Amino acid sequence: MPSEFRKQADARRREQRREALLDAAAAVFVRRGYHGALVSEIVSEAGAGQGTFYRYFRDKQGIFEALFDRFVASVFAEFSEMSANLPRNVEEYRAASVAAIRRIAARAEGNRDLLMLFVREGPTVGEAFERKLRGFYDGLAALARGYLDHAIAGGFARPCHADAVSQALVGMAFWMAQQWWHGRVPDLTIERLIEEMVDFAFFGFGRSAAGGDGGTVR
Amino acid sequence: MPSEFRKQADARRREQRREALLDAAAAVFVRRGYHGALVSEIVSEAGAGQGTFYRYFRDKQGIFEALFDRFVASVFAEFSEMSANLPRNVEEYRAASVAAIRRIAARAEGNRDLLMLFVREGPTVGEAFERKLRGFYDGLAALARGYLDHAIAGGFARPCHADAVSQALVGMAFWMAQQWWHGRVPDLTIERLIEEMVDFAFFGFGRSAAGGDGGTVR
Amino acid sequence: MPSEFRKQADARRREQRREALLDAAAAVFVRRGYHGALVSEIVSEAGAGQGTFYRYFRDKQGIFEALFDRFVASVFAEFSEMSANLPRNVEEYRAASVAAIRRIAARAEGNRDLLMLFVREGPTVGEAFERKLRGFYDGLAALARGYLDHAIAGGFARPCHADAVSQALVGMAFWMAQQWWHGRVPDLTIERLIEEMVDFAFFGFGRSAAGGDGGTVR
Amino acid sequence: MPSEFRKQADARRREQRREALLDAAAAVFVRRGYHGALVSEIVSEAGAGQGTFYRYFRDKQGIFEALFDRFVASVFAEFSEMSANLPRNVEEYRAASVAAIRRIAARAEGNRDLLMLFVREGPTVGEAFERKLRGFYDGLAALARGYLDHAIAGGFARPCHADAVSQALVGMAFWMAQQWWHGRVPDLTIERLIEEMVDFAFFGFGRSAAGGDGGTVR
DNA sequence: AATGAATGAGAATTCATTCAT
DNA sequence: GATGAATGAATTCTCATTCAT
Repeated sequence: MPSEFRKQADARRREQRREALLDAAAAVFVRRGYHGALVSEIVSEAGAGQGTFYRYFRDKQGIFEALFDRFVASVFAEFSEMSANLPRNVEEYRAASVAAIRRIAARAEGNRDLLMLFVREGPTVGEAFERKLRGFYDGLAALARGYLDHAIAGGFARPCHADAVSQALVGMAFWMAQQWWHGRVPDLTIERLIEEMVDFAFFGFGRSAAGGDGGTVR
Repeated sequence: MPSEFRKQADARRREQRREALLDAAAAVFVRRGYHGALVSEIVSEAGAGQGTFYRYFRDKQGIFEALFDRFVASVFAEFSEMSANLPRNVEEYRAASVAAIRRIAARAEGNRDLLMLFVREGPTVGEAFERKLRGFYDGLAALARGYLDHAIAGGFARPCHADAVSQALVGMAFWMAQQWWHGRVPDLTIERLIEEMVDFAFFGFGRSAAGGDGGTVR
Repeated sequence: MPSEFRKQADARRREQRREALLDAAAAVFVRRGYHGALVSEIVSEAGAGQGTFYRYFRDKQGIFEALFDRFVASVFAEFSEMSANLPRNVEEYRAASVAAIRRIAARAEGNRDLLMLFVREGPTVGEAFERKLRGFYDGLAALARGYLDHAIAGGFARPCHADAVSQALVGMAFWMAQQWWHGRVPDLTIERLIEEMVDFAFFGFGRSAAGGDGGTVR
Repeated sequence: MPSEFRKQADARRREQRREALLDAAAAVFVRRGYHGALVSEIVSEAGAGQGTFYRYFRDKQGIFEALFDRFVASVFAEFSEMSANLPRNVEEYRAASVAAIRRIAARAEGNRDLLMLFVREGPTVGEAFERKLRGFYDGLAALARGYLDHAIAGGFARPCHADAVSQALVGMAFWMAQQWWHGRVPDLTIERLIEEMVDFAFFGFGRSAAGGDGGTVR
């Protein structure tokens, strides 16, 4: 029977192995896409034997899901770090939003390949994964909705259908992130793009004929 | 030397074959996804031989692209049908938008599976296809931008960064279409969802402290 | 659409292919046993591609069963050829049995490897195959029982439990065939062995104390 | 230097381990067959580690052989227990045979799964094992032959080819045991089946036309 | 001595594409 | 031109055995 010490060392080694496999998988998935990725490539990248893979993950989809879980956990961990100084008026709200999104964008930068991987390939991996992915989006929408509800309650947001609008915001964010990362918005800096999008979200593109627009606070 | 008549009959038959293969491919791709679809299933659904497939399309990706081309052509044909009565003020603009999007949504209903297929699986099919897909999105964004530019020029839209905003609008539209089709917005009718989104796009969710909001023109 | 002629040629070719695969499988199974046989070896022996195998048989067990079916069909075909001159008394009966079994043994000689294969490996191939095998044995037992019933009815066989005795006869036959083929009965010719066994089956090894034994009619 | 006491304790522990592995192997082999059995399943059933297995047995075939050896030893131990009151005439001989076989059958009941395992799967395990198995059958045949020789010498058995007949008896016994255990002789009790078989072995199924048959001494 | 994590050779199977008819 | 049989490269996954602790 193995000693307590041995058990701990084993557990540590095991965790390291698992992490190494996940890291290798991340690299390979990003490089080849989910469908093009080979288990054999993952293990060789991780410096492990073929059989070892199957001691840690059921199959390719298994490691993809595990990778996603790790990713989601880190994302929400970052969000929870963000101070939630709730704004008192629309200007504060806008400023806080811009600041928050900039921070998110900066953090996301390091994970951008992974994020794009999940957004792009996730829906084709399988029904089970799709549900997981949808759960992630829902989580983000719920976060957005929390802010929106607060603003509506405070009177500095329009009493819109907060659920639908939150979802639209999340969609817009992912969409524009992709556009940006693909270099489809070449004449704006990321900071300006964020401002532009926040203004759009806050004030829309419309202007009452009168001209007293609510937009472009610059 | 075949007669002119014979030649035409052959060409017609060929065209029908091709269409049959495309229709079968559409059904199979929708059912199984791009990666799960089998050429053998497509040809058997089209009532053709395995080898025949390769007389009409280079390979699996080839028929997927051809399917997409046919789809895009039909989409833009529908758009071009739409009368382009340019609006004169923001209320007209909003009303025209709602009406247009409702029309689009109604038409899209019949193609929704195909549309979703391209949106979901397109990015994983290959680099070449991704470019095609991006071209499609760009085309739609350009359409949106045309309207937006007109409105800005006419003074009833905020002078925003029309390019980025157009892209955001397209993204929002596809996102919400997916959400809707997946039943993620259960407490709204499609008509109300469209109004809600148009209002969001026109006026944002913000409200100047003053209260003279620009929103909910209902 | 293919011509009638083409169809027939295809069917013929197909049949040849199938036979070639079965022959190759027989050789490989005999050489390596069921569990040691590789599909890859079968196809290479048949001069076919790996994928071709799976056009003709579901898997290794599939071709094993097909081989068995072909074998059983040929065995019963041989039996049906045998004239069924029913004997009139115990001497005729014994003589006819010896003659029949010699004929069977001679014929079996060419299939002996295959027969042994099925007897030895059959029970380990899978439940489905075991049922098939049992069916074969039952068929043989039924044949034996037919003769036995006739003899009992004619008064020149003991009114024994014909069912159990028939099974025992079949078992004895397979057992001794194996022994013989493994060279475990070295001091008898096959003809003598058959006589010995027939005598044993007819008269047992017992001898009433009186001495008027029923055995050794030689 | 370990004490004598310690050495003995170690040896005892080792022996227990080995027995536990053998017991586990028996269960797994019976459940899954030789080829379907996994070493991992055996060790987990024995509550041992994977590596431990190889400290006790060379490989999977090794434990199978060891299991067989243990089995054979116990079988012959049982036989040696049986009192060998040699019969004086054919009636005594028959009665003694029935009694002996009944006793054997009763004892075999507890080992029937294991016995069937060896009979069925043994021939597919490997040449080495097959020889072992044949040795077992030979041993039984030799036992049978001893009785038979005695009877022939005493004048109450026909002077048949004792070697071949003994083998046939063993084959018949195993065959009918399998038939019985598979429920293929549903209309007889085990006792009746044994009598039926013994009568068959003693007197055959034949009957001289005269009618003074030697059979059915009931 | 015991353990169980790691290994990798090996086998089955699939399916896009080719090609003889 | 149409066909569908043939192909084999490619990939996954298993499991007996080894080995570091």
